[in-house]
Amino acid sequence: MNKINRKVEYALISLKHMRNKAPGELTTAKELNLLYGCPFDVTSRVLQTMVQKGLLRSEQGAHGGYQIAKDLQKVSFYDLVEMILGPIAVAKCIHGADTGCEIRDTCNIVSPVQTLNRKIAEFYKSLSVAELLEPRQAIRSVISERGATA
Amino acid sequence: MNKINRKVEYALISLKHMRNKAPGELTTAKELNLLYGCPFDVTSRVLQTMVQKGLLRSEQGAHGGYQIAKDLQKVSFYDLVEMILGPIAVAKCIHGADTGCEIRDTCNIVSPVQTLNRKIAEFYKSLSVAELLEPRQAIRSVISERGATA
DNA sequence: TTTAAATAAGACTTTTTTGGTCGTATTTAG
DNA sequence: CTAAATACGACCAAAAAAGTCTTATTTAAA
Repeated sequence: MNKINRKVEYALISLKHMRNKAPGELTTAKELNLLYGCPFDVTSRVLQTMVQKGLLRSEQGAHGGYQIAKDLQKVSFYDLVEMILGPIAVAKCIHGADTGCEIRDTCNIVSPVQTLNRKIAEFYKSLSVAELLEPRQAIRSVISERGATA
Repeated sequence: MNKINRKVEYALISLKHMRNKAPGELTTAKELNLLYGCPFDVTSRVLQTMVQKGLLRSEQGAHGGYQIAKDLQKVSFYDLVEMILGPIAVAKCIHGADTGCEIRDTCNIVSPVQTLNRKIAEFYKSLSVAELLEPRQAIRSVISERGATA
């Protein structure tokens, strides 16, 4: 019913890893598996999905692998989740989709979940993938609260 | 693994319903079941949880029922989800909790999911339950975009 | 004082989703 | 030709979610 799961986590870990590589340098699924324990098969399929959606570029064959193909500052978390898990609806409305309700997108007479989904979608759109991969934002703010130098 | 599910939906629907009643007027689980199709048992248990957490007040016996006991503007969506589903972690870190990692709260070297959880928690805290129950915010903004009078 | 209607709560079952595996094909460097 | 990699479909197992069943308790009212 909901969204954000292991696949998304593997995607984020993979992207973070690739981000720290020199431009053009490739990353293999095996590498991600060994370094972070991401299951090979699952991770592979996530990477392949990202290739299909144009977020990654792949090279096949021996010495093949994946690399980032887009500017991650311009890719929202919403985009990422959607490409991996499909259309985002954090919670399904019990009067929703499958019952053929037509005013579903704007209806929130019955279920406030419509409103919730909209708000969450907005939030996800406002969050760039690059932002999520930044290390230690929280720590930095804690340190600055203590008055230490960055 | 994640959060926000039917239980939360039933909670929101129930709260919305009770909100439209005169002060002191009670709502029964049966009523919610008949009006909105929320399964009686599940809804009952959600309501009981909200009673335990002080968000609702209940009266037992014949003519009993539930009513809202707190100002919903002061209850965040985070509070609501937490009381119904427990501590919020939209996605578990594969190097997280159960493996006994101690710097987990601040660590995001390996998994950006830590960062993500923190950001989502902040967002949920900034969202009041009252806000979610407001009807038709989106519509209103669409109308104002069209230049119509509110 | 009995009955009916309601909350309260535990145990259980079913269904759905998620996570992971297996097998095979294809591509490509060496 | 072989080894190492992506690509992809089908399948299985485990976990989570959703719902049901049962019983106890409370209380208004007949």
